[in-house]
Amino acid sequence: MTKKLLLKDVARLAGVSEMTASRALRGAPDVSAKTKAKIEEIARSHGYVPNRIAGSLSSQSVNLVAVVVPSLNSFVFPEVLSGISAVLKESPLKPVVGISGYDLEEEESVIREMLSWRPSGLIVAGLEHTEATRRMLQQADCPVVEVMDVDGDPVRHCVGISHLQAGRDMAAQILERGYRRIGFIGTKMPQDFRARKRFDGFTDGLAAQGVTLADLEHYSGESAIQTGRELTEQMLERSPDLDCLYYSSDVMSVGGLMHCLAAGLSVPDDIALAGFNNLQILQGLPQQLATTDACRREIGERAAGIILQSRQAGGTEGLILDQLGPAISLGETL
Amino acid sequence: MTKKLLLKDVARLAGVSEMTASRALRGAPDVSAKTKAKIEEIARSHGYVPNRIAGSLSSQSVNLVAVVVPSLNSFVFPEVLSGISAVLKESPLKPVVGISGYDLEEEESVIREMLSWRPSGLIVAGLEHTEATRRMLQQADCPVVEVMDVDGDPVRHCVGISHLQAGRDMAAQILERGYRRIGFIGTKMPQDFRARKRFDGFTDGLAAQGVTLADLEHYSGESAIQTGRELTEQMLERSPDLDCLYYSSDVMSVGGLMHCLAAGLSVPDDIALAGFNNLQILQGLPQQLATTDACRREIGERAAGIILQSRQAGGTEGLILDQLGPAISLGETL
DNA sequence: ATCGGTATCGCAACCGTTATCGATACCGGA
DNA sequence: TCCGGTATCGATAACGGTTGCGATACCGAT
Repeated sequence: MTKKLLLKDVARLAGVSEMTASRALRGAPDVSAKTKAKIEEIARSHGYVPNRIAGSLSSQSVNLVAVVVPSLNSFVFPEVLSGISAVLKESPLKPVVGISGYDLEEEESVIREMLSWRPSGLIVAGLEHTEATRRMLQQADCPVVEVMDVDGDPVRHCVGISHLQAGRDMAAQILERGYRRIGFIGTKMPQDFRARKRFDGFTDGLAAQGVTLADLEHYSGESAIQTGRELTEQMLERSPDLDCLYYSSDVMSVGGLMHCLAAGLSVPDDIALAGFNNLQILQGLPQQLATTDACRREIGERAAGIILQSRQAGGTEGLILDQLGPAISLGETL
Repeated sequence: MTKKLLLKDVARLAGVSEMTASRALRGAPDVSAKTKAKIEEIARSHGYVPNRIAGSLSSQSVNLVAVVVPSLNSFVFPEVLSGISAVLKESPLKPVVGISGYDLEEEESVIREMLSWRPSGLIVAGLEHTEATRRMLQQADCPVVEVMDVDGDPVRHCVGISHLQAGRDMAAQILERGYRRIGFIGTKMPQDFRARKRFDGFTDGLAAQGVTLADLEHYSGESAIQTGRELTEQMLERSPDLDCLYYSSDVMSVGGLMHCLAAGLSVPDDIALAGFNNLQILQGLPQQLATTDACRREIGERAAGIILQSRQAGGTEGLILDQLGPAISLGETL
């Protein structure tokens, strides 16, 4: 591990000033093709890695977009990220991910950490934050986009779907198909606000037609097929007359389907199932499960697009509220 | 969005020098409790967010650990990340993720980008890199850990399992159970070296007992249940006499199981199935699929541990090669 | 009252790069 | 030959903090 190689060393080796070396390596103008080639050659052969900390401090610009999501295990946010990455790929910006763990305090600290790097943009999942977080988002001197959800009061830009509406729509579909003895299985992670909104929308939609939830089960921790299977078994045991189950996540509804398979229950004749997210794992299962597409990738793409455009536009644009229309797919289980 | 708030502003408002404010906000010594409280109060109420770019440049230290993985969609790396995060949580370090997309050129550029931020450590998946990448890893003045795989020539530290051995072991298990007409379904992503090593180890293990692969199928793109199901169907159609299938990933073997279910095939009587990774999605399925645990979380934990300890130790430690023993679980499908 | 020691604070230099602006070299046209 | 204009390059001052060390205030002990 040789001594740290600095720009000044590259410059000296090339017989030019630091400025010329800097310009050459950044592809800035005002450098002749010949000297540029020479500098690049020297930098490459010596393995020079520019110090972006110094560079960013000097240029007052950081080509990073902070992305804060609750988790990467849940199958859902990686796809939002894909959308973001795909759009940013055509720009000098790069996404940097922070994990809040479904915890608003942790989110605050992650966002503070992110903003302390002065990114070119911030994308954060959800509309619910601590007061301090909201202040930070308001004062941040970079575009801020809250994603996934539109049911609330965005600080700046917002791209997402209405989870309340998604819940209501699913309730309507379920009722329309004649189901009346309906159970709900969902996360009780106190801070998964979107799951809660779907629940509220769902019960609301049922109530609109005079139906109340026949049974209800909450679980904590991350969603898992196994959990879905176990809770489904338990619920059907104590409420054998249920004719439909709505889950807060596809991962759970898959578990439900697995239980029905094992128990010899016919879906949807004995029991109908519906989840949420339209995850890829639904493809290839014995039956196509009913679900609502959460537009994850598109949300990521649009959020990144907003960052890019408000960068060009100087940032004095009006607020953008981009509500996508989630599509229910009934599959074969409703 | 008020004017950018700088440390000097906080200092002025508190009636102290920049230095005292800096110390107070960092929790450094030599500040009285009273002035510290005052400074913190002012910083908080005004929403001051320190500029870590400036801070890092000045202090010559960045509390970030770069983590470079091929993908976040594949269910496998998020768990490595969890392990890393859990261990780093007890330190000032924070993980930053970069995605290489199973592409060595992209990996080189991502690592260059990462190193340009002068992180306190670098964790990268895999032992195969471009020459330029290897040079960068050698010259990096921070601990470097290559993870997931030990079959190769690590640049510095290394934590992982032997995928060659994992393949051989599974071959031995399969043969021991009497299967002889064996098919393999795996990714052909040219740069998924670990999947390739498992394949090599597997065929090697078969060959050791005079058995050759009866059929073989490669797919491109990310693994998916649906893909596993389709390829299984195709393969069983053209090679109906197969008695066992080995997949390069659990995601694929789940698809295989789904096909068998649909086709009315009994597992493992008609056909045995085995995958790799021991993913969580295996829990709760109709049958417990055979697999090999890839020790993902533990790999992450140990890698982070190496970063932490070689930070304390001054970095002049010897190289660490940490080979974990992956455990085969036979489940009910072998 | 004087002194030594400690707790608390501030000044100046510096971290490695880039923006700004000025300097120089070189070119074709008059 | 001289000139204006362009291409190329370099010296200097930031960027916003932190390190290192020196300065001051305050304390009890002598």
